[in-house]
Amino acid sequence: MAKELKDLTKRSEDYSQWYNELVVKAGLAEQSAVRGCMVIKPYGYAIWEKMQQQLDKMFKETGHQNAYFPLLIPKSFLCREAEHVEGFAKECAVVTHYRLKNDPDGNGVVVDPDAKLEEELIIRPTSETIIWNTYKNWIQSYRDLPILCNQWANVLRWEMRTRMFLRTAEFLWQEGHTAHATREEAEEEAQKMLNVYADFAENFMAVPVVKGVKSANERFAGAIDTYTIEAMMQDGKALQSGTSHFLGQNFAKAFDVTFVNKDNKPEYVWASSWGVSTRLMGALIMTHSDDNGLVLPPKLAPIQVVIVPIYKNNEQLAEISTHVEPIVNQLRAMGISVKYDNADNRRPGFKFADYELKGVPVRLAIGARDIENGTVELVRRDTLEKSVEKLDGIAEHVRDLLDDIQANIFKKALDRRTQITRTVETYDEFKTEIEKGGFILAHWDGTPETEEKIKAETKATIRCIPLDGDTTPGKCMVTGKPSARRVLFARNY
RNA sequence: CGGGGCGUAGCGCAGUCCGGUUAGCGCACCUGCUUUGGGAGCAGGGGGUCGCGAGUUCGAAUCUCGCCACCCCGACCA
Repeated sequence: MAKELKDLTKRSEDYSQWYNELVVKAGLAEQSAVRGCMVIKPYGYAIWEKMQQQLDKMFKETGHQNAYFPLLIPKSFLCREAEHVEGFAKECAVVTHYRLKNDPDGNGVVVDPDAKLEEELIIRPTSETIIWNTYKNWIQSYRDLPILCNQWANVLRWEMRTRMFLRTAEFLWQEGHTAHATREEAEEEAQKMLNVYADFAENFMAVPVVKGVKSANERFAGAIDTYTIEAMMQDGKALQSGTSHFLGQNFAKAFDVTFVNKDNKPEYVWASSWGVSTRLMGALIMTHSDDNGLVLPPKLAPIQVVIVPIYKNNEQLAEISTHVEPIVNQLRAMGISVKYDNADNRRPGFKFADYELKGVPVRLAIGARDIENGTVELVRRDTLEKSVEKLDGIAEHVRDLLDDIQANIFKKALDRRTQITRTVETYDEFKTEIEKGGFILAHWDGTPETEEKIKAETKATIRCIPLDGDTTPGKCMVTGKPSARRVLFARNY
């Protein structure tokens, strides 16, 4: 299986087919019968669960609580915030009826025309509207603030073109929605959550990201500021991996959410919202995978260590198992997830290839030869290096190796990104360089018109105005007008 | 919605140009034996409205017309 994946990483025109194939063969997901939707299979979901658990922990540590709001949103809610309508109203699924009936002509069931809803319901594309409609009832005084809620949910956006994990019609995500008494506090919240996302991406997913602010063109519909983390995939395209929005008082005004401040004066509430989705799975796959399949960061791998016994008969297997058992126990005591794969319907070679395809960070193989020598064969997934280790102390060695792999794949991804991030001075240079993929830092005059022109001519967009890095002013590469600092361009998913 | 491609067994494909045995191959599946340190070998076996519908013909997977589905590239977007 992995054999067929070989070499495709180098051919960018085939990258998306290679990606699809990997997602299916590694058992992460598959296309569903419903157009644009995806079935997340148990192995894929196990990785998503690891992500969820870690993110949830980080949200709780920053003072947030989970809640749940309805899937269906009255159509009128979406009309309240003008820009929000512009951004989301078009591509939504609409519920118009509430009953089916048997077809009078005997062709199964049909929609009962008598069961038409007075007001249509929208399947949420995002929950700002229904949540702000709810917050209105929760907030009277500054004492009710802040509200720091997060929701784990599914949302639906009727996308024209979909790709598994990167853009599906229905996707899983979390959306945080916070309400604050002051502008400063809401802005701080948006930035705090951006930092949580960046921390998660880099330290758990081992995916390096650029933190920044979106330009007006790329901003979330209804936001004052959209903060983003941008990652770079192996084919040279950027992936927006998480966003955090400072919403100002836009939604409070749209849903008339006010509070009475300490001076007994009414004020509109300040807001933030932030989310990451199953798209992160796509980022994980497209950042680390190689010709043999997935490479998972140890911190998110559902199986961190797999042990494969090599035996000729049941007696040998039993003998090997007595040596494996203490290792399994030691590793588990260290909080490491281990699978001892003693299934005898697959041969060792098959298992080796299969666990590589699935990205299991460390593999141990033990046979009669090892028992005799007191050794074990160890292979690390990131480099595929094979070594023979002493059985004695193997658990400690594996524990340290997992940390090493986590650090190594991050470094590898960071080095690759550094290598394909260039600085250009002229627009001609930009046009040449953008064809090669990767990030490009260039000066821009700050106008939507110039950004539109660049997008139309090169398919590249401003991924973000970075929060860190070089802040030297200069001149726009297109118009020559003053530029406050270089901004980050790329073609993107 | 534009441009390209594809539809034959669970999956991947050949056969179609130039109509003609019982529609074939690989993987997977079932049975048995031998195997097991990098995707096992041999033997036997099961599985098909050839996307759908018309038409041409003695005869259609193959030719003609219509329809449908899916995939890729754009427009849209996390």
